[in-house]
Amino acid sequence: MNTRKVTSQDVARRAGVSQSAVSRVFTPGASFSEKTAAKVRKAAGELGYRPNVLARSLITGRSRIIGLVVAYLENYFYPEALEKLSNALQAEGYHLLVFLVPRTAGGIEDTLQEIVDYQVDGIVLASVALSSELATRCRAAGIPVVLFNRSQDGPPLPTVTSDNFSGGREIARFLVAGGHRRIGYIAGWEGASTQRDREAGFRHGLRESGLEPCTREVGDYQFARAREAARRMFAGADRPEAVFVANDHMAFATMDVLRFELGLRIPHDVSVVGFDDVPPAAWPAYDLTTVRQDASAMVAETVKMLRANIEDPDTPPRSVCLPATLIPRASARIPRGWLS
Amino acid sequence: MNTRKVTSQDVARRAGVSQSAVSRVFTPGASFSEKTAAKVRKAAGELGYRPNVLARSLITGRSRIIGLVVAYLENYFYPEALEKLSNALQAEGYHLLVFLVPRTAGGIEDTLQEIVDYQVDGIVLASVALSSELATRCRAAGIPVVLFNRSQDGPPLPTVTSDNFSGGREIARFLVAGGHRRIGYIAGWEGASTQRDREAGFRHGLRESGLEPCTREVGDYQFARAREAARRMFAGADRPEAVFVANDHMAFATMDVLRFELGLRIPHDVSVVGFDDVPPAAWPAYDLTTVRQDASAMVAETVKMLRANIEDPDTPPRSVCLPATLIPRASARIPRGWLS
DNA sequence: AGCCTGTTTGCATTCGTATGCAAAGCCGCA
DNA sequence: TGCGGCTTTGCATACGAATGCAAACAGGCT
Repeated sequence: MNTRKVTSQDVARRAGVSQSAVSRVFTPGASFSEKTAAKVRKAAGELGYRPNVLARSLITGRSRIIGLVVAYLENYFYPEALEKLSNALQAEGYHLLVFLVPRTAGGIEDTLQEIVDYQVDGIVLASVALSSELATRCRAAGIPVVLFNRSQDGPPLPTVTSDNFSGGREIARFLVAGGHRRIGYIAGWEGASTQRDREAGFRHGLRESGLEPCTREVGDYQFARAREAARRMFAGADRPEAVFVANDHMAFATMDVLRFELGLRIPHDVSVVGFDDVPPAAWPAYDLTTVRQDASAMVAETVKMLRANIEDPDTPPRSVCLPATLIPRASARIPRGWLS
Repeated sequence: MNTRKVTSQDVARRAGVSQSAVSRVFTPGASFSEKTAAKVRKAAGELGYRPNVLARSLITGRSRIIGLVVAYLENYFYPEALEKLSNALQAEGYHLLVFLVPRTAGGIEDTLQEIVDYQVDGIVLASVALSSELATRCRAAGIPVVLFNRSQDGPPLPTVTSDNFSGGREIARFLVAGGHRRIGYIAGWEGASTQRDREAGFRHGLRESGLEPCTREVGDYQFARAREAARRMFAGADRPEAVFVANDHMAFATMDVLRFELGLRIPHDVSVVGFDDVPPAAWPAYDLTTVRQDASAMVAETVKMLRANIEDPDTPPRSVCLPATLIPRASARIPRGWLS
């Protein structure tokens, strides 16, 4: 178009000062007199000048961009987290460059490389695993990485999760206290730490009462597969009296199968419990008993870690595990005295 | 960290060629011999060199970043669209910088300015209105803007919508053919073109049979407000026999109120129709009759427009309006012979 | 007025890469 | 061998802003 880009040079010329002066006026913490500032601001306003973020990044080495890698938005926990993360970062002057990757192992490699190419100031990996080799490479490149809702063995990385183990255990106790004995489990994707921890906590909780899951199917955190898993689990006559489904998204699928395909009443015939407390869990159609992951707190911690690691790359990696609280609703029998 | 950034200079030195040569090897369409390419690639591999996208952008004037402005992700149509858009753009080597703005008028101003500061190659405004003054300014800055799921008066802008008018009309015809006469409407946010067009089409369809909405409430496209709207609408004894809710998200809230607060049966007592066909609409708990917006097609068109406008800024703005098809499900009485 | 201190300012350089230009290299053909 | 034409290469510069350095300036004090 005709309107060429307006640079700090143009402003400088018009204001009768040097380019440095212009730069300084737009650089927080720089030294300049109010007099030149006025001239510069006036000229900038008239020309519609705004500093070129890219050029600035090139020299400062900070892009004020955070890369977000997320596997899928199908599970509504992630849109929610994305929204909150974006807002929190915007408040600090950062912005999110979003990368969606298939959860297959190979994809991450290339994607992460692309992110690094953008000179991002930090990376948030949501629900995505990272080979330790890659983690090391990021560390070497000086780019802070925070794992969100996913922990991982190997080299210590900054990690934010909620307490999936305790959450799972609480669910077990809740169901047992409700009088259930034959309790099934529908697992998420086996590669996920959330799946592993939730199941471990759940089994631990059952074991406290000398129980274990009477049946187990895998839903891979996918709606369609969860539906199939539920069908398999409840096909036989000796179906469980209760089921813990590893996340809400799959729990909805399960409830639909139970009610609309098998004609079972919830919680009269079967108690169902999920995990996450995404918004639809509170909708009356499901009214799902679940464990709340405090997305806001998780995001806040994530941002805090990012900031710490950006300011000082040698900040030792912390692992934050936020409390996860059980929210009793109508999809599972509520033990007598539980609410007191 | 110790590992300093590795530049094209470093590679050049190691490969025994000039910096230009290195640059050329990494620039598609540049001229170089296979011999130097080999040397460069080898050196680059050994050093782990990758071109700095920001520096490249500074000189080429293209950042390969697309700014996405979206008001909220609460309505699951948007996460879906975001996911598809990101994937489609990634396939073309672009990436999404996400900006969430409150739908209030003021926010956009600043946000858009921030986006422009990032030297994005294009902007997608999803469900967000744009003052014509701003539109002009973007045009002047040479940044293509595409409106996604939102049309607008004033200066012509590239726009992708689905046929909200026809969709609304089809819903009216469907409900009338189903024998309903007392039909209500729960509106979305009045500032939205989708709201306006859906209602206009709906009214048009009713008028064909000499009808008009017997009652109207506003839900502002928000879950909580839709719930209140539904309560108001169905409080009296002369409640409507059917209701068109301006999007699925609000329709879920409405169905919950009807079933769980008022004890009404759907569709026996009330037919409910939504708009969008987000995934939960197909879940048996709702099984919502709705009009499908083809998100994939909308995204494909959006990308096509962006590309065209990036390549040639003088491409005249097109307005694409994709067909929206009614999906009859169980939440509304299906007229005899409708499915044939 | 003279001196010292502290603040502003401009100059010049830097970030990492792309690219116009001209010199150099290559190839085939006479 | 010499020449025309095409490809490859390096040099130098540009992109737009930030910043170290030293010069210029302002202000306070004696």
